[in-house]
Amino acid sequence: MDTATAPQRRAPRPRADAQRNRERIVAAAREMFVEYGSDVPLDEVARRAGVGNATVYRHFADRAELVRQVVLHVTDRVADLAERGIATADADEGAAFTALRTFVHAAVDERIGAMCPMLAADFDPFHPDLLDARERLEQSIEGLMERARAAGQLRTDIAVGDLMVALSQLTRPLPGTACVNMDSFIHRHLQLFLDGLMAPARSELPGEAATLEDLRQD
Amino acid sequence: MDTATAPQRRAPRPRADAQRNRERIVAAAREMFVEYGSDVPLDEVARRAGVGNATVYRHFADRAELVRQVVLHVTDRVADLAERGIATADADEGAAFTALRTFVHAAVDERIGAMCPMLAADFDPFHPDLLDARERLEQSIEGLMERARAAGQLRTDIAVGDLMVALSQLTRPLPGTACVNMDSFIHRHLQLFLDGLMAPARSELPGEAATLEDLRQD
Amino acid sequence: MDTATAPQRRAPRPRADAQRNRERIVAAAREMFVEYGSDVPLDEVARRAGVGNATVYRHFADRAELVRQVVLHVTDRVADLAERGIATADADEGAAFTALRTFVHAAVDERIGAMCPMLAADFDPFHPDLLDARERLEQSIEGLMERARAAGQLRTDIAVGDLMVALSQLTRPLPGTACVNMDSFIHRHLQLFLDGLMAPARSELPGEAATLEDLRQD
Amino acid sequence: MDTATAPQRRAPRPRADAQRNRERIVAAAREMFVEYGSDVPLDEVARRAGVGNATVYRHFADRAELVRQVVLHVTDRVADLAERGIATADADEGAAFTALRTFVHAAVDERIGAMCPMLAADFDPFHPDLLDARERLEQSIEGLMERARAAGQLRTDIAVGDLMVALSQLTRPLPGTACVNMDSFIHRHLQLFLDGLMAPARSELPGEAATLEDLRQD
DNA sequence: AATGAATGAGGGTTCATTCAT
DNA sequence: AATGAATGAACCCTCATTCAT
Repeated sequence: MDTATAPQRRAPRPRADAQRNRERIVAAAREMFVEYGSDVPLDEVARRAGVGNATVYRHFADRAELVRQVVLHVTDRVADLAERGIATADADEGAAFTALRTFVHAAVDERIGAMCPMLAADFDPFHPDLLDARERLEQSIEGLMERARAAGQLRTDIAVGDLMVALSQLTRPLPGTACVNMDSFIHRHLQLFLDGLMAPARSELPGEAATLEDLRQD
Repeated sequence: MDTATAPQRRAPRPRADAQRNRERIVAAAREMFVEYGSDVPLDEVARRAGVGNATVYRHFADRAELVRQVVLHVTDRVADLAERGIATADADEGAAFTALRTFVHAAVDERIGAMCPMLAADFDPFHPDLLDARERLEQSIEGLMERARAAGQLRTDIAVGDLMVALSQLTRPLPGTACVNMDSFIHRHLQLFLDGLMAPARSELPGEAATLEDLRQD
Repeated sequence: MDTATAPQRRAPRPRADAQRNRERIVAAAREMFVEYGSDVPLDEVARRAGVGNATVYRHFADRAELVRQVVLHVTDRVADLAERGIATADADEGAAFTALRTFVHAAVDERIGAMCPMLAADFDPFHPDLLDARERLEQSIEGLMERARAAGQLRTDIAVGDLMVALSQLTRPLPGTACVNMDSFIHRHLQLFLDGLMAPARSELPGEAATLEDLRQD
Repeated sequence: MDTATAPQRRAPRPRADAQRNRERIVAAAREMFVEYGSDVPLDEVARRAGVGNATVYRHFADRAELVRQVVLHVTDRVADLAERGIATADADEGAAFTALRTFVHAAVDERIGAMCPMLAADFDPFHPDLLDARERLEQSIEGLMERARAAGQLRTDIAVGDLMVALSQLTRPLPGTACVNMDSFIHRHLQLFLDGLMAPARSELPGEAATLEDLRQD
């Protein structure tokens, strides 16, 4: 191919710039999704990213793709957190549930709230771009839960889908700017929810434990 | 003439129709807020209510007022539920927490999710139209929690604001039609959350217990 | 005919009420046309008249007819003024121009500004309802001008159309509530315009003296 | 590549096109304000300007701003005329009033009628964008009047506000398309009004001479 | 005859997306 | 590759007019 055969030395710069723009856009979108919800005007995202609006479309065919890439980005970082949690749990079996708690609270700070669009109807969680990352995320969270379950610290009637959906909902951005210290509330509620996840179970759950797949329409 | 000669039984309709329209609009909006979020096109609400778009504006000066009336409607019905819960708890002290559980799950079926706009930045929860209902709702939920607390069944480090916000978030409508059996998920997560609310507390909570007032910008 | 053969005595009351409503509507419209321009919402006119909106339509088929009747009403009153001016001029020939001045200023207080819609494109000044009144208005103003002309006090190169259009324009309501003492301004400008009408002419006029007919399209 | 190899002569268009669009919109609006009043549908303005409706909003945040810019544009051109009139008057003192006449008639052809929205209630004549131009306009018209006054040709009981308001009213667009040769009428009436402005005064004026500031609510 | 309610069409404005430089 | 500008479709809301009581 032309690009391959041409001396690679020529210009790594333009690509670097483009890459930087791409990252800035994703970063801006992630922040703004959490602050204002995922229906923020793309022009605003562009402004916050410091690029022209059309540049957003050069990198992302449409809004859906931008959303997908933001989700992908967050998914990766949260999966990192989960894997680190697994390591901790493996190092000290008694700390398995604590590792789960740490993971959950840390995920908030990685803007897991920006993953919420994932739950929307017009979002395809099985899109090729996402498959691997999603798989890794689920595996890692499941791994973390499994450690806690094995340690007898996590109730046995829940699955990874339960945690992910509840996590998404509880950390979801409010429409409009809203509450001042929502962040503080978020951590309180996650803590309460986590307490509910501990073994022994204090009640019988309705419905079925489910993975993300189970959530989809068909 | 018909109307004159016929017994008065015929039809008390003119005002009745308007009232019926108003109710249909509120009902349609309530359902659609839950399904699609509170930013559904009002034209769609009108269509679902089976009226012309302008009729919506005859009854509600603008979108904000419609939202407010829907919230008011739901608030009233949920407060009813809470009061019924109090009665149950008073009848059998040992059932206090169970009454709280029953209330929470029932609230979902009353579309408490349609109260979510209450959390939005552009919503004034202190609007005169709402004050009484809101007061009653908070009093009744607080009363219900107090019964459970007194019975030693509810942890003591949470307040009514914690429950209401978490309840709102966990039952929140997803943007777009989304998950088929989200309802089932909602009840699972509420159950988990409720388990986390039980005494004895299984962890220390960050932040402060708060009422709804504490949530606002001020 | 049925209505004719039926004893006329039955009910003169409902007609009286209806007549009173009709007058209230015209009066309200006249005031509001002057204050807000002739595109006030008819619902507002109805409110100011103290009747339901549909009542406006019972009396006037559509907005155009209401406008026409307002113009008719004002036309009549202004024609009255002009005829009174003629009487004055006839009583004292030297007072002819003064009578014209008096008439012009008095016309303002009779809300001649509400006649402005007459100049609009969608207004037919030859409508049957108006013909007689218009004819009388033009005759009387022309009569007044003729007296002043005959007394050598009015320049000879102007016709009734000049006066009426300029009068309409100078007294025209501003869109929006606007200027506080516009009224005072109106009288100043009319006075200046009248000074310009006096003989001897101080300049040569472009165009042709014209009657209202000359103003229309075809 | 074409753009690179072609001499820079090709086309400085991108920004130029935007500028041209802006000018076309202002021009279209100016004409249409005169023809139909300043409440023409902006979609129509866009159509006449040959652009999409949203383009109007790209250049002017809302209707108010478009109106303001049209007024600004006209104000500038009319001020130019007034300054030219001053030059004429200074060159030949005896021609001072003639210069005023010439100015007034020329102003009509510069669409001074499009300045009428300036009188509306929702228009802020002290908006920063306008301050300088308005100041210049008033200064120049006042200068022109002062020359005529000094030459003993203009009555002394009137101020710049009188001229500007009367000028606005007499040249004001009719709602709807209306009269074919209104233009001719306008010039007749201005001529008459100007005759009324000449010294010596032929009557005593009611009210007070006023500047534009005096017209506003405050 | 009078009314309150209902309605559809239309205008202002925003925003995702496309175009031309 | 990047951008500013352009666009049309969509939404909110108003208003003249019609309907049903």
